[in-house]
Amino acid sequence: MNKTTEFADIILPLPLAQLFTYSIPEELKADVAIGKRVVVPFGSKKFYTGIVKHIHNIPPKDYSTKDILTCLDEYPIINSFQFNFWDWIAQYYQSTLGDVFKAALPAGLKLESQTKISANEEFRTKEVLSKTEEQILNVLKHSKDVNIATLNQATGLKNTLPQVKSLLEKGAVSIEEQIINPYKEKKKEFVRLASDYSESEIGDFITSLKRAKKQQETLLSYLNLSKHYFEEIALKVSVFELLKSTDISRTILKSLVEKNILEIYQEKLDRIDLSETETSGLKALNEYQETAISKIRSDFKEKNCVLLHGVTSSGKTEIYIHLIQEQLEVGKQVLYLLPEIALTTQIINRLRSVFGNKVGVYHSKFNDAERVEIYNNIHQNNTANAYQVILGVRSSVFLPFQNLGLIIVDEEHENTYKQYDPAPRYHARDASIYLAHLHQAKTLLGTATPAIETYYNAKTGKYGLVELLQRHQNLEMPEIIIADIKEAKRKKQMKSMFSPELMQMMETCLENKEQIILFQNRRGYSPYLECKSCGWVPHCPNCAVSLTYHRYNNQLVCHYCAHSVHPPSTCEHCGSNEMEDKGFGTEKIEEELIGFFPNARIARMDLDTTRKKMAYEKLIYKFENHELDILVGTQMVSKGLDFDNVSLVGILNADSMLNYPDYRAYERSYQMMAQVSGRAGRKKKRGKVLIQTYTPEHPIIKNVIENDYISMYSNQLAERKEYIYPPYYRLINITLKHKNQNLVNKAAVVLTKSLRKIFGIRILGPQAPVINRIQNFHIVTILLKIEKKSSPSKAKWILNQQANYLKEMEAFKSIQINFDVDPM
DNA sequence: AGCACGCCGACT
DNA sequence: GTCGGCGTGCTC
Repeated sequence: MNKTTEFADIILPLPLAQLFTYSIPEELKADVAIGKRVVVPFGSKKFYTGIVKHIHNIPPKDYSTKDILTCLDEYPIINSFQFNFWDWIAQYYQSTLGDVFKAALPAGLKLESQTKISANEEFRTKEVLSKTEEQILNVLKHSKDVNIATLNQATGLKNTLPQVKSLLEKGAVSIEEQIINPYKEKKKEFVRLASDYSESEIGDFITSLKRAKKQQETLLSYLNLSKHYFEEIALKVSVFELLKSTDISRTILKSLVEKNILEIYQEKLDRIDLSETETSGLKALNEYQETAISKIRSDFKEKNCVLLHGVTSSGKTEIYIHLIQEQLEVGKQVLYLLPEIALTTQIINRLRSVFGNKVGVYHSKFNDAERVEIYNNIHQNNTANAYQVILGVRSSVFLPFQNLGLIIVDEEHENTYKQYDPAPRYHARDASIYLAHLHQAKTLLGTATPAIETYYNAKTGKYGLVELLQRHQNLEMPEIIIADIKEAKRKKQMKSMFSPELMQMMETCLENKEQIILFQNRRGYSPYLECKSCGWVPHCPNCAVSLTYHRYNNQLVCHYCAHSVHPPSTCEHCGSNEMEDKGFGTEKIEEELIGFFPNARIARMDLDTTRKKMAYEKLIYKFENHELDILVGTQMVSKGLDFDNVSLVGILNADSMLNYPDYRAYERSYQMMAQVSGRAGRKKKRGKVLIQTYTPEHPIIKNVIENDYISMYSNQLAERKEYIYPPYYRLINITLKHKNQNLVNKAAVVLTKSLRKIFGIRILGPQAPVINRIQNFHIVTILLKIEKKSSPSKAKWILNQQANYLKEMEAFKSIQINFDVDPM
């Protein structure tokens, strides 16, 4: 290997802006390469998995380098598209490469802190070991799952790393085994004939086995199970199935294998069994879909991104499928993005029915082993069973594509595409457009209710715009009815949170054996408890929010930090024992419904009832099969589900969405109501939507009734322009955090002042957000609004510079500052 | 991030 | 006199 390649710059999974330079030891020079994972020591007792970003021969001036310990990969697992994409994400969303690395790889491909060390059993002492080394080996031989910390404890030494390292060099221990193979592929064993025997040959085998009755029986049983004589291609027979059918032991099967009659082979087991699915080909498009698809094709000739604005049930999915097919024909990969909650078996099965095992699914409820499997599969790309179509959520933009032709972002308006909590705070839709650009691929955004920004981009010609406003099979849009709950309350007609109109309509539906969906954008039982006499409300001790009451486990829970306590029976403030629950969460609605309709089959769908892996699918399945009459849920119920028998959708409180203090509240309320309404009325008859509200005259409610996206859009656009918001301006939210409230406030004032000197009126704040304390950290925000046409990177550079100035001040150095670019 | 180092209060 | 609280600084 080249003598000059001595150093490697490594990305470590840390929120630090720089790369770390390590030296490449002689014996690893042939292995270490850009894009491979390596294990490096960091600090005095930690190991990290890092990614090699550069290799060079420039020795660092200010420090001496440590050696790379091992190289984990035979081939690079990060390709150059990904490196470019990572750089863009880190730059645009103001995060470190380490954070991007953490977000991009499934945990099974990373290794943090707790590196396991194990003794090599084959190791025989050739060299002299020091006393401590012997001691360490001894510990390792007698216990499992040992990491540096436990070693230190067991040996009583402060730091065993140098000894471990030297043992590693001598080959006495290994640390990489568990890293390379942290998971096992799910495999299943099958049996087949060892070669393509003719019928007479098989007959010979059977006669030759007449002294080995059990073996003969087994062979016959195999022929029977595989329908060898009846089917063109023998059916698959699993070892398990065969052994069970004859009640024989494995050894008998083994002797047949040894005689070269049968053989055992393994096949990777997919999460969803494909053996039964027959690929059914494409469905023909109707005339509207045809027009839309040819417009999409022609727009793609000039533009890299096209918005498909298609009303609910207009058959967007079929259009996607046709476009995917075209890409597969030219050998390109396709990424199909969906928001987390919309990724249902319905869609998966539809895609699988057309593209079979070319479809891979990437989802947060998959365990890590499954994610690693998918990652590796995409990575091998050209092999026969590599996925060509990936159906996935936000994080699938980080998969190792090398040949993307098209990215579809379905339900592009969904705010779950924006990552908030750990950095990088990226938006998968926007990132997709950049990713597509890297691959010289196209992006198709699809939705019934485009985000204002997206529609603006389409209207101004930045994106192509294709409208599909005809529901398929000429289904009618649902009839929307408003219930004025202010009026009903005044007249004392409300039954708990149900208006007389809603009650009456629900009764009719249940009589007609039709299904109902009720929507309430609030989980839990009731939003808060309140003391009847003094008005005291229990709050979270760590966050500035009231605690939500969950009845099923009788707990008060903080939805921000998950703090939970038993509800107090008496008021902590005045000692009164009358604590009253206020407001309605999905849980309480469910309970009250059971009271009103004891014969109806009712279920609830929210975060709490869908935590388990298949819980969501089970609920959907039950509802589809009409094992349920009423489904109560949060926004989960509005996502891309197609049910045939839903004749009524009830929105219990439209105002809670409308009154949310955010510039996007109206837009989001419209989207939510329009999407939920889209669930009503399928196939047979026109559905009904009932919206309960205190403000029936609200313009957004009017837009929803008239199904008038365009006027909602133009009203909102005018407001955005007037109040300086996207799409005319770009927003960057600056958050300051500290345990000391006084200190953050002061810091925010100082930072605001210095920023205002540069940006003038474009700086808003400082402002305490609605929830100004989370996990005992006080939070203050500053908002920067910059003109769309000005350079965002320059603004970001200034922000960084000013934030660093602030941190250089003695008093403020422990303030945490972070940026959220294009916040939601 | 996470870990060591270091400097102050309540305990044998 | 020490144990351990968290505030600060460094990691190639």
